[in-house]
Amino acid sequence: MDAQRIKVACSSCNLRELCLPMGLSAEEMGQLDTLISSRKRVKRGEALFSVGDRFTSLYAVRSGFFKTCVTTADGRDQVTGFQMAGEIIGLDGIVSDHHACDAVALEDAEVCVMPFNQVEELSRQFTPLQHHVHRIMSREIVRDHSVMLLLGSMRAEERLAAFLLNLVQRLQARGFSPSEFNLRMTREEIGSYLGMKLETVSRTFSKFVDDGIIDVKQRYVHIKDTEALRRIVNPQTCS
Amino acid sequence: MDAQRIKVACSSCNLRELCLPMGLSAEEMGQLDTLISSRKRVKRGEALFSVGDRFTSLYAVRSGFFKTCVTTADGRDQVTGFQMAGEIIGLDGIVSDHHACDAVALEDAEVCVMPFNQVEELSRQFTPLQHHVHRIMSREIVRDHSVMLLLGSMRAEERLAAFLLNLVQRLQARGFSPSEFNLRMTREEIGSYLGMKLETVSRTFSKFVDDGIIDVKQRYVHIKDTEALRRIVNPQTCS
DNA sequence: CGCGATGTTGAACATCTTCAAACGGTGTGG
DNA sequence: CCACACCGTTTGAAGATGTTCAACATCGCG
Repeated sequence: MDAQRIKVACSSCNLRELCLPMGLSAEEMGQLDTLISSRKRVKRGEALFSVGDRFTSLYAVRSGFFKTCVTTADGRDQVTGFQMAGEIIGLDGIVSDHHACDAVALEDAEVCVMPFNQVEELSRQFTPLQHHVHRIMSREIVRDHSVMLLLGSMRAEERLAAFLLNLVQRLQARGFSPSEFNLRMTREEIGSYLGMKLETVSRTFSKFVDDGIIDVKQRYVHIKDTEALRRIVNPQTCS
Repeated sequence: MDAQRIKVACSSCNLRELCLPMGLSAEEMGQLDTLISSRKRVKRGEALFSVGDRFTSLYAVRSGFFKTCVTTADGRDQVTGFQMAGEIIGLDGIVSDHHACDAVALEDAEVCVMPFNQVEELSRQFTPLQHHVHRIMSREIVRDHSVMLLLGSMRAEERLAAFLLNLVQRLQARGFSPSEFNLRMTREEIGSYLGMKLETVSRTFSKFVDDGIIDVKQRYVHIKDTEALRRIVNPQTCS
């Protein structure tokens, strides 16, 4: 609602190595600078978009943290992902011109607005961008498949271990510590994402603490033994 | 391996209303005829591609039935989807130039091979195709999210009911009966897709039979009460 | 400081899985 | 053509896992 007409350029963004322009050369990146017309701030708890909203743009997270979730007719909902800086939100809306999920900020956030018709237009003129857009969508598909694997064939401890490893790996790619961080989501949201109840999430955290694998204090998590988490996710493979 | 140099044209394909050219005009469709260079036959049980194979092409199912699945390091696997005539396989390979899942034919099948660099080239020249490719990828993402919802927050009966309704809806779109069909996959494959053990799948089928909702004889399924299935998926909403 | 939201823990319970046995259809070889 | 073996399926009973309900603790915010 409060889209801002700020001079914004991918080529000078400190997220450029993680975000849409990832892998593009400096000159190629310059081509993208026309794409981001505005930024938008989203307060904690507010929706960037909701189910049924008309789809117009993709969004790149500049700062803050989002969840996306879908809802059943009878009110149960499922968190389908958590998005942090440099990640793209909104791909669900392309197929029907309307969003198929809610995107909610878990903390005050800012996104770059990329009008999708401009993305498509620029993609036609600019081959590297075209391929990039395809890769981003494909990456989301591959990610979704690995979540299905998690939901379909892992038990609670494996799910939480996989979740923590994934989170820490993404945080590390953004220059944060590979061993400690603060969760931005509640136990309930973690549970929704992992297909378990909040109590089970809490119990599993406690078990990891008892086993000396992590320290937890509310949202703060310190991973003391990353290898142990890896062994939990891959029972056989890791020695 | 046995790609065939057959004269093939989307514009004269009887699947054109379901497949890639869906929604394009007759002239627009003509543009696509250069895209399909060959077809490929895949025998029951054979892989169209496997994890790690170099990605070159997307595939449109012309006949037959496929499953796609991912595998954990320790050998557990998860069926991520079942694909029937008109559906597109291979989008997982774009992101890394290598396939991230296996695609296996559940019955003798034939696919149209669409070299992806040609898809991209044609997409740049031909706006409706570009948008279409985006829509197909977005549709897969939305589908994956609904599977996550199923895996994350439904119980066994709801999962199987949702599965049957989805299957019958897609079969109906292809001109088959909305009430009876033959499953192409085993109980184990259904279970893998739905995140339950084959015994649970079997028991749940038996329960539906006891409740008079369906008839089952091995792979044959007759849906006697579609509304009852809908009520199972949406406990509250349906009266 | 107090309230509401979030997180933890225990005990009873529901659901699904595991293990085991038996059945049924299909295909092969004698 | 039949016997047999094999794969897939069904069903039962015991057990594991996660859920539900409830009580309590803790944190953050006004």
